[in-house]
Amino acid sequence: MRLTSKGRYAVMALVDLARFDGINPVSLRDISLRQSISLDYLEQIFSKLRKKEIVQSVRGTQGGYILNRKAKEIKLTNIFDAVDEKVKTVQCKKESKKGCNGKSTKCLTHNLWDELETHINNFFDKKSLDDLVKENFERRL
Amino acid sequence: MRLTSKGRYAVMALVDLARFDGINPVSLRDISLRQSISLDYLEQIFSKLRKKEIVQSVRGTQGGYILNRKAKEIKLTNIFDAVDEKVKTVQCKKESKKGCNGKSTKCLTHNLWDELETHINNFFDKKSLDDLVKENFERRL
DNA sequence: ATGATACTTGACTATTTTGGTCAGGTTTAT
DNA sequence: ATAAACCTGACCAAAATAGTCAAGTATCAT
Ligand code: FES
Ligand code: FES
Repeated sequence: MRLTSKGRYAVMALVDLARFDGINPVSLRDISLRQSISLDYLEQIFSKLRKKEIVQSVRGTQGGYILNRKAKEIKLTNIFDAVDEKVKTVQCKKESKKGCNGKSTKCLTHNLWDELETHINNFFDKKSLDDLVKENFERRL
Repeated sequence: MRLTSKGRYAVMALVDLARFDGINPVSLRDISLRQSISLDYLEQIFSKLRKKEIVQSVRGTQGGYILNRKAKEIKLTNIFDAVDEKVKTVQCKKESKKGCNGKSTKCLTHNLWDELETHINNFFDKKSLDDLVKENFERRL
């Protein structure tokens, strides 16, 4: 069970961005330099964040990105969802009645993985971008 | 964040095996057929489980595998550990003081991922093989 | 004894996912 | 005008995953 870089970078970049929220747009170039993330890769990530209305873009010189909602209202769930970093524990299709084993009943462990998925998602549902910025600020004191 | 088949199969196979615990050894062939898991793949998995003393092997005709400890004392953590299905959320090396960004301090999100890792591991620490067998039995009623 | 069953080991491989890069745009402030 | 910055899609290499395959060895039932 590993977290991918895409999800990690998305959150990292947004925390960086959120710190300047309301001051001015933040360019990907700056985030790239500060967080050591490839600029090209960041562009892919922000394209998705924009489509899911997590951020807004400001084009042209002095442009960049700004948050499209309040940091308190952006949960990790939203971010992960936007960049397709989904939590997937079961093998089967959930809607289907068939199990991952091809049989007509769910496998011995289906229920367990489903519980696990819920458990993990609970974590993501609770944490907001605002929480992260604050925790990070406190740790500096 | 996805669970791999190796971890999923390991637990699935052990639940199957645990149901016959104390009655007789269970052959991988049987598990393979019942759970629709490749026999060759199961062999790899059980080799690891044996090395970590989760199961014991009984060779020869009518042989198979039996649990090496009580089902109540086998936690998901132990199983996942045995088959190298580790939960990995941070990018950096934990012991190192350096961050995943190559800088001398941990990145903005390090702490978050560390929390997440703990959160997930809590789940695995709680669940035992015995729990799983029982839950499964109850669901049948 | 001897076959059949089942564990044991190690190498090998195909597929998928990941983590990017690259090339070529378009927009807009100065 | 021009440079800064966003935008898009195609492309690609490395790593991880999910197996397969081959060649054993041990043990039991008959
Ligand atoms: S994971 Fe859903 S049936 Fe096995
Ligand atoms: S994950 Fe540890 S420093 Fe970024």
